[in-house]
Amino acid sequence: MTATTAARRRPKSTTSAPQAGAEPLPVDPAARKGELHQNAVQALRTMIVTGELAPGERLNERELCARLNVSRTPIREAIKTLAQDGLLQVWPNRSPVVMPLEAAQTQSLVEVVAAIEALAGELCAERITDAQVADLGVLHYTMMRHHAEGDLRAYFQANKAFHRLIVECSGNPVLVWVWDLLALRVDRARYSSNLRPERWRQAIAEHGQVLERMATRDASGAAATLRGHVQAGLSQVVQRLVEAEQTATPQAGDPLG
Amino acid sequence: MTATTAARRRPKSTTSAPQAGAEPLPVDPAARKGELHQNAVQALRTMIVTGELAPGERLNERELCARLNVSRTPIREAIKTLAQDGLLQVWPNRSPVVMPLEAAQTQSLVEVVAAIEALAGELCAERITDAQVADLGVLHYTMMRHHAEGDLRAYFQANKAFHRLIVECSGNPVLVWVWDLLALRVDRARYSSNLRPERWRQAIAEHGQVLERMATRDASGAAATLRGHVQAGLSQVVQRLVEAEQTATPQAGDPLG
DNA sequence: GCTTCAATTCTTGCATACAACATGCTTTCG
DNA sequence: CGAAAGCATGTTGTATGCAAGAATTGAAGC
Repeated sequence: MTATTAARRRPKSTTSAPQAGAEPLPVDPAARKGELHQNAVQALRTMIVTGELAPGERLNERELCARLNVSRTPIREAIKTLAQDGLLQVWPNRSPVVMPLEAAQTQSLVEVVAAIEALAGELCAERITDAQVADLGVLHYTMMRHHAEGDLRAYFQANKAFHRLIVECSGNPVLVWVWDLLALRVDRARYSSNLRPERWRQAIAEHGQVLERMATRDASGAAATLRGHVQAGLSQVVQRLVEAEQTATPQAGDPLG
Repeated sequence: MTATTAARRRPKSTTSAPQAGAEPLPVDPAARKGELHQNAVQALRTMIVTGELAPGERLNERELCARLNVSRTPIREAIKTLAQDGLLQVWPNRSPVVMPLEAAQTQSLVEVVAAIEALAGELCAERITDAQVADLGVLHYTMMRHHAEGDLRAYFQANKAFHRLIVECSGNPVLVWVWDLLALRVDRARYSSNLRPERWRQAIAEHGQVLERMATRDASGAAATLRGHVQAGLSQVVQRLVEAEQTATPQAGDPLG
């Protein structure tokens, strides 16, 4: 009835927030109406973040069409979106290439994310509500449970939710936007390496400290703790990438053939 | 495979870096071959940043086609790119809308940009070369000349180059990427308000301080100075937006009719 | 045998046609 | 006279066709 009209002008809450959640890889056939493009973005994002599409790999539009079962138009639009995300490199008249995943680039990423999360922590501590502190606590203990069960995948998911909640509680939409963009790259780097047991334990301890800083509204403490947490956690990822590069590329001067 | 294959792929240095430089508005007819899409992005970016396309305005694809003299395909791809830049809002089956320019949003932007430039300043001071310090000096005095001549437009351009050089000298490509994205919004906000003479003078003085911190490799000093500089400069822009909003929207409860 | 050039094949860039959806207006019923 | 439903119009979403550019293969020349 009347509700129809009101309900009609309701965007489907698509677009806007880039997120690399887990999803069945091919485009959902049920959602194959309107916004085929957006589905392609989601599917390709996931494929790139998880490494199903390897760094440096060249993508063929027609292949992707067959894979996602759509025509070239939405695929091409999705490619443009992902290029803007920094997940694809595109040049005129050339196949798009999955952005290489290099240690140096990831080290740069760490510096930026550390600064961003420090800012988020500072603002969050100033503005967070009691209810939000509680939500943060729930996520913290959820992570502890996943740790106890050794469920790394679930831990990562809760970990991301924990950090994103802090960013959200900063009350700064631009910060959320930037963080979401950076999170794509962070997730990608994470997927490429495992988490060592020792670091895992330490990360949880640091989360506990962050939670306490938030509960006591210690802005500068929250900022510093988060900065260190991010640096420590992602440094291990970078270290793994460095090792991988040294193994794969013995030398630039390449001796034997 | 062989090294030949790797060396062959040399892009034309297009794409990648978003920049909202000054450009004749319609698509350059001379460049109307290959990458019509990219030209459309540039043209639309400029139109949005300069305010030729007003905040909140709904865009009609066919109109844009006529305006830029291209078909819908490149226009649509450009729209997806600009949506990812945060310059357009897009919903399924609806016309894209130029992102509103709100004071609150811009205040959030200031917080983020201040943190980003502080980080850039810190890293820059640690890594900058003498030659780059000299380049920075050239830009500083160029700005002083533009100030003396009262050429605001040229000043803005040099100002942007000054800040971007600092970001580049940070040696952090991710930071450059994020800064370029944020710069689009900053430019847009700047275009909406003028620069007061007093603030203009002060900005130049602050640039001089930044230059000195870089020359002496004072990392923490550079970070602090840049943070303050950004906050002071953009706060005026925000203030203008607040005034504009209060003028345009007397009250939410709107009394008399 | 290696390099270089040319022709073929493939891929991307753009334009257009068609379908689905939203919007606005008219009409009809209460 | 007002509201709601249905129709007409316009806009966006997707698929496809064609042209221009790139990659590959093969042959010719050194």
